[in-house]
Amino acid sequence: MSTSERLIESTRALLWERGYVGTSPKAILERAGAGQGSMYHHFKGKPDLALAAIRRTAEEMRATAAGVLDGPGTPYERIEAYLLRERDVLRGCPVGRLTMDPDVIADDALRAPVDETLDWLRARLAGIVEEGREQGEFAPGLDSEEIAAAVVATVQGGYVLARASGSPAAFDAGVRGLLALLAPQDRQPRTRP
Amino acid sequence: MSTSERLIESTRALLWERGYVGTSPKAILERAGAGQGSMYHHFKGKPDLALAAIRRTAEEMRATAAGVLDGPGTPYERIEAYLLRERDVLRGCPVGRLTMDPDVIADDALRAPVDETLDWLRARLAGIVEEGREQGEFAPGLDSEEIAAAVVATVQGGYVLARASGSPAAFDAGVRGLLALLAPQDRQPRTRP
DNA sequence: GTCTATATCCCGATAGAC
DNA sequence: GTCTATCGGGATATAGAC
Repeated sequence: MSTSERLIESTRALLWERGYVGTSPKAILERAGAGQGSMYHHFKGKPDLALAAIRRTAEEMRATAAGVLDGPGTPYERIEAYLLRERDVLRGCPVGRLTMDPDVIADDALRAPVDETLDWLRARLAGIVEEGREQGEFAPGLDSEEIAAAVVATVQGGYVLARASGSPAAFDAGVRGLLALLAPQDRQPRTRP
Repeated sequence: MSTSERLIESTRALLWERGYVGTSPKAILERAGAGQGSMYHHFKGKPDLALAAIRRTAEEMRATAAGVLDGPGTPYERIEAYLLRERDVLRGCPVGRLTMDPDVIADDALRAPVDETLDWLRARLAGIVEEGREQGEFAPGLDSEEIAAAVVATVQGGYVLARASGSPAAFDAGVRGLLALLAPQDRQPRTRP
């Protein structure tokens, strides 16, 4: 793995763990096993390296979500699969957590990949809800965009509840609550595998 | 206003804006118009001052939520009022945002007020859902605890979506989606006042 | 490309005068 | 109670040798 790669991967891990404000170049270099010179040779500085790391994390999250959402099953089943998929709940969302970083929100370049990723996810879910509405799996009165926003918000907020309590249970509870509300009348939602 | 009060209020504002890791004693002192000595006279250090600030913010949030949840109306209407109440959406939740602060989560004393507040809110909402179930406003098959968790998660996650996009619209969309799912069959959810 | 040395400023805390 | 002075260390970046 190249030095530049190691720097990006170290930054991704630290951004997830400690956020942008809490991540120092020194910590990145130590984790990557590199010296100061390497970092400033490959990147313009902390924001530039962080941008590379955030872009990659965003891409990865998108690919993971797409893997589940493009899978088999009815619209409800695909949303259920997305909500119940394995997650390292207590670590939080590596993309969503960046919205609580003032220096990320203040910098349009850093915020853009975060915004685009969550927006893509919302739009993809809205499409699936719309499908389900047309097929009669969901009530025709529902607004697909609003339901999609509620789904993404429940996941992001679930991380907050889990981290506050120090246990993934609250995340699971929120997700099950949403699934129960969303479930077609003739169906009992599954519990987590 | 006493110096000690000004220190706590300055810390509250900065914790909300920049989080624990992003808030320095120096910034607190400047905003409070105090010198170093004052802070270390009244408080043992940064964590001690932060604890006082977090406790007060937690109390305040609890009081605000109670004001709405104890209000008039059917259970659905009270939950609706809570979800649609005026919020400074783009600033995020002053309590929930602390869960993304690694140094807060790592310190049980700092995490406790955060956990207790969100847990209190969840329990209070669960009681209201339970009421609604008994009165037939909500489906008897619903789990009150799970619905309550979904409600709190939608709010917390709504802040994430809003801050990512730089607009409160996504928060409102998520909340409306949840209300549509929760609404008794014979009822159209209101839009935000 | 990568290293070490250095620069400047800020962090969190302590000491001690007033 | 409040102030300024000072501390050791870290944050972020630059310089320049190899």
